[in-house]
Amino acid sequence: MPELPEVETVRRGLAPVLEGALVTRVEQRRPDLRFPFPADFVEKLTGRRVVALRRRAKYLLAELDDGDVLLMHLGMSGSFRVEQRNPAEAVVPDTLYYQRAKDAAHDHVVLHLGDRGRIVYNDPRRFGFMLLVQRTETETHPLLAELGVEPTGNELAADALAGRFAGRVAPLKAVLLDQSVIAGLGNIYVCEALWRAGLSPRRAAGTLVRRGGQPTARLGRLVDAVRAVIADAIAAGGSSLRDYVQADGALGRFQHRFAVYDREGSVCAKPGCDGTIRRIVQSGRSTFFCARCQR
DNA sequence: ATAGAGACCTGTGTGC
DNA sequence: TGCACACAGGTCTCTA
Repeated sequence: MPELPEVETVRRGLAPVLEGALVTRVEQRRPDLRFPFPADFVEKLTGRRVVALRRRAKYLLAELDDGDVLLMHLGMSGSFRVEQRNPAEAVVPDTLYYQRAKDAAHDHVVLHLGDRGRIVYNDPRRFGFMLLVQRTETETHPLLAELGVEPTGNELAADALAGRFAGRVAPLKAVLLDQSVIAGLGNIYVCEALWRAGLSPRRAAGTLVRRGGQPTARLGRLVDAVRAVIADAIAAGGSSLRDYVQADGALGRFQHRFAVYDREGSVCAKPGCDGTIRRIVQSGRSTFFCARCQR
């Protein structure tokens, strides 16, 4: 489901409810998601206060007051929803929380937060997961240690990327999906960034680096495009396709601004280009691009 | 080391 | 209507 802009939108939606909240009760409704839950998951979480909610790549990290971190990933179909108590009543009956039985079928974890209500993790495909790690491990944990630079802020730069692109014959599409190069891009935003940069998803990544190891102008354009598309998508609250919604139930808006993703057959939106958006498959995943203006 | 295929799961849309 | 099949915001593991 979610790429970096969606995860960041989720973080912003959950932070006001979660930060400072006491976890009064935990419902873990099945033994596993993508991974088994730790045996002491409920026990270690119950009674803890959440100090901060951070994001790294597509991971959410809830820092707890005892030095543990609740590490969460939404996989393809994970989402959170916030269910706050009705301020007009002391307690909202449970029946009002679940107006659609279909939703509740994939509610796997419920964190009760006392007077703040509760947050519910729903994930039909169960590719997401929750783990507890020590805060001191967050840099070295196998899932986090190899992550590349964030495409937000100033960290992402052509000079730094050149070393990771040099010599690679893999197509740009594959290298941009590699989380150890840039952390947080997924299928949508890779397609959109390559369109904005005017680069073919099939071009070998190494062709964006000079023999001396210096970045080419094309790599500079790609870096600008990645940063811009991620910033635009975060500003729009992410993209809502099938099941992604923000924590308060609102839809993201960036899907209305896709230039290529899921737009096979439509005319390229680039001024002066009359190409047609095509769909191809690269390493098992759909790529959308304009073969006329993306070279 | 690196590139690609398969695996994990459920839901939805399409064509017959 | 039922059924088979393709496909979906991810990423780990295995194979060449």
